[in-house]
Amino acid sequence: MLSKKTKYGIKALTYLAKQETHVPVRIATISESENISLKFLETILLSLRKNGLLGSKKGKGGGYYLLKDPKDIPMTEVMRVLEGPIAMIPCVSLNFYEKCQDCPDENACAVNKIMLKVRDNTLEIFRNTTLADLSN
Amino acid sequence: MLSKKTKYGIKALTYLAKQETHVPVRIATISESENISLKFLETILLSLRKNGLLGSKKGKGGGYYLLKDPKDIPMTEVMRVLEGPIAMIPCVSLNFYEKCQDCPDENACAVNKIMLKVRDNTLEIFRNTTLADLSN
DNA sequence: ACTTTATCCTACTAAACCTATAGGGTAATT
DNA sequence: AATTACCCTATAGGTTTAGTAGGATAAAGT
Repeated sequence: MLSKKTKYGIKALTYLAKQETHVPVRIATISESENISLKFLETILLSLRKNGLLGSKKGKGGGYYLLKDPKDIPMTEVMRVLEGPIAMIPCVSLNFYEKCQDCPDENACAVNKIMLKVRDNTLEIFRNTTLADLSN
Repeated sequence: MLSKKTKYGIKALTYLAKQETHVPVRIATISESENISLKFLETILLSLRKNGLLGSKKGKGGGYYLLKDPKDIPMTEVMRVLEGPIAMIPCVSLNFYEKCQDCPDENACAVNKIMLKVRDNTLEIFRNTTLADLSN
């Protein structure tokens, strides 16, 4: 299941993708438009900035803005920053790999086998979808 | 992320799929073979039985067994019993649908749009994969 | 009948994670 | 100097997860 954090993060990013590039948008504006708790959204946008997806500007006329063109931001990047692994199980994750404790041989594991298939498919979708696609 | 319950459940079902049909296998046997805590596995198999996937037999020579031919058990069924929804977000789930609080119009929601795509793809894989496929 | 085997069932707990919220600090603009 | 708006850490409350405990029940063998 997607966390609320990820869901709200995607909505906020999509909102920003619809704006003029590099024009800061206030947290409060996004919060009101997308019905997201202001304080919660604040922490989400902060983490998106720290992870290189957003830039920010303080003071009057300030806010958050996308650092790149929406069509150059694939959902893989968004998902990994907000949600973490895309795979359903760590033993099949590219960026967050972990070995299973109970599994002597991954290649012989039924769970590994099917979840690898699912990951490949999901990855393909996220790779080929950008923020620009979502904002249309 | 898959819960351990689901992971262990799939492993147990796959184990049973490799056995002679309708020959009961003891929990302890599966537990040892798959490195799963016996007591935890007990509750998992119990829920699989209550949800119509397994049959059981008590006493000596007892254990759990599959009720259907492995090739007639698609992963959609397994996943829904063990993990619940296949979709990553309730507003896109077939069997566990829930409306989003914050979303005035689902069709205009970016999150909905992409997660629907992911669900369709994942569903397709789970529909076309049976326990028999996993046990080979 | 009695013993052994093995599932059945409920309840409980410790830890982890999620969803925020609080409360002030910092920087830019007017 | 005042206002605006992001910056940052900590924390609280709720939910979920991953197991554990402890006995009840039923079937089979002797």
